[in-house]
Amino acid sequence: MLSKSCIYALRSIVFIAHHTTTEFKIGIKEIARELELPAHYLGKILQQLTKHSIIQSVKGPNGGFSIDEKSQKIKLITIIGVIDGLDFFNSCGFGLKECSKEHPCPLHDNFKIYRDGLLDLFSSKSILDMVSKIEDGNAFIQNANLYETGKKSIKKY
Amino acid sequence: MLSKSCIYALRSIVFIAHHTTTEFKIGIKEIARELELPAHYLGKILQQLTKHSIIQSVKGPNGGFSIDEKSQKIKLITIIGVIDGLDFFNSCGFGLKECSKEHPCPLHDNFKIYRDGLLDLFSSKSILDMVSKIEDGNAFIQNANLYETGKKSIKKY
DNA sequence: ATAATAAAAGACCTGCATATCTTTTATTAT
DNA sequence: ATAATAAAAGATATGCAGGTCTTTTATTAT
Ligand code: FES
Ligand code: FES
Repeated sequence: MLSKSCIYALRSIVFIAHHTTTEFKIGIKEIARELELPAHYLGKILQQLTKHSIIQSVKGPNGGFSIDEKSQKIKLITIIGVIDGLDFFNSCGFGLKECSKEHPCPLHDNFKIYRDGLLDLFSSKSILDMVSKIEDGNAFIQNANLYETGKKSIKKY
Repeated sequence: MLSKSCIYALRSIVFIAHHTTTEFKIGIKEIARELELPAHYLGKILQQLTKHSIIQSVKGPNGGFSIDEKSQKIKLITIIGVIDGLDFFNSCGFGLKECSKEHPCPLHDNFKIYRDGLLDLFSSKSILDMVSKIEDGNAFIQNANLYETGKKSIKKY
């Protein structure tokens, strides 16, 4: 539904928002390490976001990425639009050339509910909303450490 | 969410169910033509379904595909499982390695609702349910003819 | 038996998302 | 000025879903 690129973008932005101020930037290497993403590939994605002024970047020593107050209020749908485009949100889940009430596929009503629900979700949630959840300890943007306390994961040696 | 292969499978099965009896089979060519799908590619998909006994096939003259009464009661989720697998229905929409209540991503609760909703949908609807809708004229499995009455589509000449 | 038909099977091709590697450019510290 | 740093940019590679083409096998009608 969301492409990997898009998910990488969202997670990175949240990570940047969580870890930087206008003073202290964070580099691609560290973002990639912490989120376990391919660094160079991530670079391209962050480039796009920078071009669209969704994040800010500075080259050179002590350079890196940051995100300003204003951009933290950006809704997820904006980022999805930039990276993936928004076609998904009005296309037929059954593969018909177009989704319409007049010529619906057998699951149109059901699909539409979920599609619209997701659209609402992405349209209402901002970067900041996600950061807050993280800072409150109610959500995570990094993978769980599977070797930590070994709750549910099978340890392999 | 559903792969093209999977959508092709679902649409074809419904089409077969709608157009055949055990006596009269339908060939790949015709299915492909009517649904506007690549014939050879569709062949592979129908092969898989045949192997899994979801549809029946007969080679040679007057051969083709058909689907028996029993298989029409199969739920969509079964077909999705065969073609795409069911990983989607318990994976994290945000790209975390695993989806869990204990280590949730910022959109876990929201994603889970939609994911579970779709799972319920696919688990409850059968081929027959879809065929009924088609036969009642309440849904379509073929694309609308864009040059028909020219309601909403822009005609190009 | 023979020819025709249609699915099955296998080999191959294509395009695109994803990923890596290298070179360039901007910035900063010395 | 020089060297070090880090993003930007560009070129190239990889993997896989999707798609095509060819050959084989099973079935049927003659
Ligand atoms: S027609 Fe299929 S989702 Fe609307
Ligand atoms: S953890 Fe992301 S959807 Fe459950």
